[in-house]
Amino acid sequence: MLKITRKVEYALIALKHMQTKEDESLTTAKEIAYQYNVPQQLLAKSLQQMSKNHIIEATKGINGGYRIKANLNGISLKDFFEKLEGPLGVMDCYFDSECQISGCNVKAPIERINDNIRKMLSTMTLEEVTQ
Amino acid sequence: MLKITRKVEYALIALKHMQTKEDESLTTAKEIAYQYNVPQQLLAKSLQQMSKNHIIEATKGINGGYRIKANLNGISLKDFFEKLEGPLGVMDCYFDSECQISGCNVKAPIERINDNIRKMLSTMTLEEVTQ
DNA sequence: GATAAATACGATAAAATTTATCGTATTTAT
DNA sequence: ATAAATACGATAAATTTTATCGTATTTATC
Ligand code: FES
Ligand code: FES
Repeated sequence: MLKITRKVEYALIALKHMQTKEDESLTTAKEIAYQYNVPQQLLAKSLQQMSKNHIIEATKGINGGYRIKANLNGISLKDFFEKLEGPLGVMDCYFDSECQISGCNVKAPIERINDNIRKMLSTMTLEEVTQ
Repeated sequence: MLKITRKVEYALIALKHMQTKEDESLTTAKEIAYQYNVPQQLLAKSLQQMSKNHIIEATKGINGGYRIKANLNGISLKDFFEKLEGPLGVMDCYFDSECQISGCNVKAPIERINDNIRKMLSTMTLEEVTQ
């Protein structure tokens, strides 16, 4: 319950790793995978998704790699999570579909919990987490 | 990611349902299961766990059932979740074991996220959710 | 131009977790 | 005794998460 996925953790590890390097240098998926002993292909997917979302930028080709592109202070943790995993809901009822439970009497309360979690995650920035 | 389980939702549904009834009356698992079309045996386990934790009290035997026992205002959502699901951590590294990722560089940041989620859930009470 | 090393990405397999069911024991009012 | 309820361990089914596979594309270097 309330778990952060590996996909997100791998992304955070990569960001934090890149932040400790000089601005100009590129980092490869292989390098990170080796250093933290993490599955490279899976890590690569987190990197690709961050690239798609302009958090980092990718350089292809033989001397390629990734570097941080965005201002991490401008990205809330809520936005970051949603970029990687889609809309953030503690119950799937809101985005995906309607309630599966007929006449569910706790939809509103659960929505309130959800709002509070989202609100909290909106106050934390990526920079704050990776700094 | 960050999902509330059925086990917890069934518990909330049951609490909310019982709150709308007169104080003295008992509610059976069957009654709730039927009304919300929810698997009775599974719901029963949520009820049993709440009973163990003195949130509700159970009466056995042919005219048995459950009724609310605790003051729901005195129970935070954090405590409630932990009574049902054990220690609340967005990553299993803290309670279960050590980090599986060698030299994980985001343990402290993730712990910070975790603290904030727990802090937030400490400010919400069960009463607030079921009222 | 061939090669090597990197990103990109869809498809699939494996593992883990969540959800549900089964079977049986116990309690208690009638 | 019986019926209707809680209690609970064991197991099965379903779903989700995690990991791997295979292939395509890009690009610096020789
Ligand atoms: S089934 Fe949608 S909130 Fe309960
Ligand atoms: S593996 Fe424990 S926080 Fe990263």
